[in-house]
Amino acid sequence: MAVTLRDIARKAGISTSTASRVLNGKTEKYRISQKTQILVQKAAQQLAYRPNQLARGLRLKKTHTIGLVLPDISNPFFAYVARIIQIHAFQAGYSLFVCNTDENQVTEIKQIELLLSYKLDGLIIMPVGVKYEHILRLVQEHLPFVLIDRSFDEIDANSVVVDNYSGAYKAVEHLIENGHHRIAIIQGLPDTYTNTARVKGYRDALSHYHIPVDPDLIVGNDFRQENGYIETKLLLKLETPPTALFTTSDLITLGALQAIYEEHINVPKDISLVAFDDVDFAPYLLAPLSAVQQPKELMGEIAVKLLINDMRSKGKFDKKRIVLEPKLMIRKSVLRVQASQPVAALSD
Amino acid sequence: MAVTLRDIARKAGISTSTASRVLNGKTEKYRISQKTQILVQKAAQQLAYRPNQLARGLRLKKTHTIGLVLPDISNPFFAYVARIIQIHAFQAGYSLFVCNTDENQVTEIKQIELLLSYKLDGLIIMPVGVKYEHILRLVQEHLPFVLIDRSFDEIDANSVVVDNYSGAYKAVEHLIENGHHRIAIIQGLPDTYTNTARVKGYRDALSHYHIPVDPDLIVGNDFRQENGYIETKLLLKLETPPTALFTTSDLITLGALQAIYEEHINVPKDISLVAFDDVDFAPYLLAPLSAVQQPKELMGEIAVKLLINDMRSKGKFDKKRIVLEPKLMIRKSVLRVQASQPVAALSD
DNA sequence: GCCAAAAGAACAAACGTTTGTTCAAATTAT
DNA sequence: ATAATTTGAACAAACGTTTGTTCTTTTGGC
Repeated sequence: MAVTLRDIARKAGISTSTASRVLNGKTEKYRISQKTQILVQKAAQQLAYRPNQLARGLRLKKTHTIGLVLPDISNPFFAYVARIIQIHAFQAGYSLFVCNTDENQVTEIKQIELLLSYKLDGLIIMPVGVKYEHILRLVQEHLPFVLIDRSFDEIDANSVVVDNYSGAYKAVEHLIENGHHRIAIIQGLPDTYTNTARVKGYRDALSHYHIPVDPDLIVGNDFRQENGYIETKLLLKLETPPTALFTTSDLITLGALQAIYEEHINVPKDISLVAFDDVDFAPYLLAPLSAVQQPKELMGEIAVKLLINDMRSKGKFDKKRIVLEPKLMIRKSVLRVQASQPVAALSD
Repeated sequence: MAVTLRDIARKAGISTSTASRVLNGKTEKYRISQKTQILVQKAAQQLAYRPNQLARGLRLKKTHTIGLVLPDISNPFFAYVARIIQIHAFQAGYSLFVCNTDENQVTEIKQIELLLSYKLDGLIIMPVGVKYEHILRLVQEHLPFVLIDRSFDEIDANSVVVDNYSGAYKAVEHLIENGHHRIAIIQGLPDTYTNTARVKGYRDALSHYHIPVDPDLIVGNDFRQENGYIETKLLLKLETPPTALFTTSDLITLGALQAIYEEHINVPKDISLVAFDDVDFAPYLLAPLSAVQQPKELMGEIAVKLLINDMRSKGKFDKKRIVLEPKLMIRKSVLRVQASQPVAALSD
């Protein structure tokens, strides 16, 4: 059915090897005559030849394809990064295989397994959890890969992440500086790289300003919208509800907004809000949202660069761990509390 | 380097063919003894054997992989549909190859070409434009595919789309019923399936209520945020600006919001707004946004079902064209105009 | 104890490429 | 005119599977 090199060879009256060499620009090395060259080119064009990448990959052990493993493509943050990665990969001559893990460790392992069996040249991974045996396997197999958004301090791998600790710290500090003491955090999936650092940033900011950490105000268990919704509902029902809320992902923020909206609560009058992940629509919300902005473009671009370096150098380069600084965008979702003078930080 | 069937065969002391048959559950047909079976299984396990899908695909002419071609993965609408498709494809045992076309006809052709050379089993496509020769080629090559979100009336193919005409009509009618006459539309990429129908819905709604169509109020040229931003800026600068705005994509809406926000214009007091594509955050905007909601889950699910049917039946099934009805979500972004009684529709 | 039949596993070809090597023809040198 | 050299293209093997066919061994019947 499909047109093969054989068909071209037959049509041009030459052998498949010659056809292959012409089509791959190996004409000088193998001294192919002008005449044969145009003969082959014509035949290929007329038959609309399209090389079979399976056969090619099998023979060459190179597929010019990289895989992207991410937790949730419908999450705007991941989707955006995915697009950046796709663009840069494409520019570099690689196509991209995108896989969703649904924030599920088991699915992640399955998906990586799958990608491996397609013999991709490299992988960009946003790993789900706290386990990394399957990632270690990649190291053993010398498969180039880079971790993005989330990493593991324990393993020596290319990675590009944001300083989640610092971002969270800044966000909470901003709330404190505006006079807030009862600050709740809705965390994402516990034991993920990003979540751990964000929660730690939250705790440390409080501690630094000598505000006791109230365990009732640390809630939530995944990065999804439902989590934001439910936990906000519950927080608002507390006997003394928090005066400020720190949400740790864009979807959590969306869920929180939904709950706040339903309860007819006003931001920032009734509750102040700062989010991790600056979403496109943040400025246009009922209360334009103050948020920690991650350098998404940079992350994607660097990830591709690191991966390509790794693939080209066959692992000879040292692994690099890139940490990018997030930026707090201050808008109008934080109220300066009346008895305001900010709690002074004792000593430094 | 990688473990192959050969390695297993050697380790188990049998031939590769036998190993293959055991691993593929062909034991009864080829009468493999229990003893050999467990021998092979053990060897496979110990060596962490992972079949090479390239070789497999080459031999079997089946890759159990489908491709998704979409205009812009960072567009929330497409990203969401992509996720639904991924989930359903995965459930059905297919992995997914996602490609971005950047709303560019040439890139689209390239990407499809690429996917074809990887010998995928089927394709789900959101085509960019008005040309469809490259799609026709798929028909000729008997490659199962389904068009989603956008289709071509001229070709007989599986497709699942939304009734864009009706959605746009409803949206504009809603504005008219609230007393608006000067209604602007920011269109997407001209000559795309979706855009054409949406603009027609707009025009027909106006005509039906005997409101003249003002060409100055039909603006825009692609589905991106910048387009929404620029055109809104310009519309607001008109000597008599429109009292209402109909945006035809989620990103256009975002751009429009950005412009409106910058100009310190109030929605709906100064301008009413209705959008095509109901975004997650619509309810929580400064003015909770009235929007045309598309059944994204259904679209994705149906697309996968159609594709799987097509792949299973090898094109014996008739092609189906599924049209889904969108729903107008009415929130608070439309002002009832003071001298209000709605313009009556003459006759029916 | 011999032959036929059944059981179990190996052989070999094929999928579509690429590429080192060999082979034949044309060209040049002697 | 013959040998040496260059030019141009074909041959064949390999990548890792799957599968129809063949081959060997075991079993059972008489």
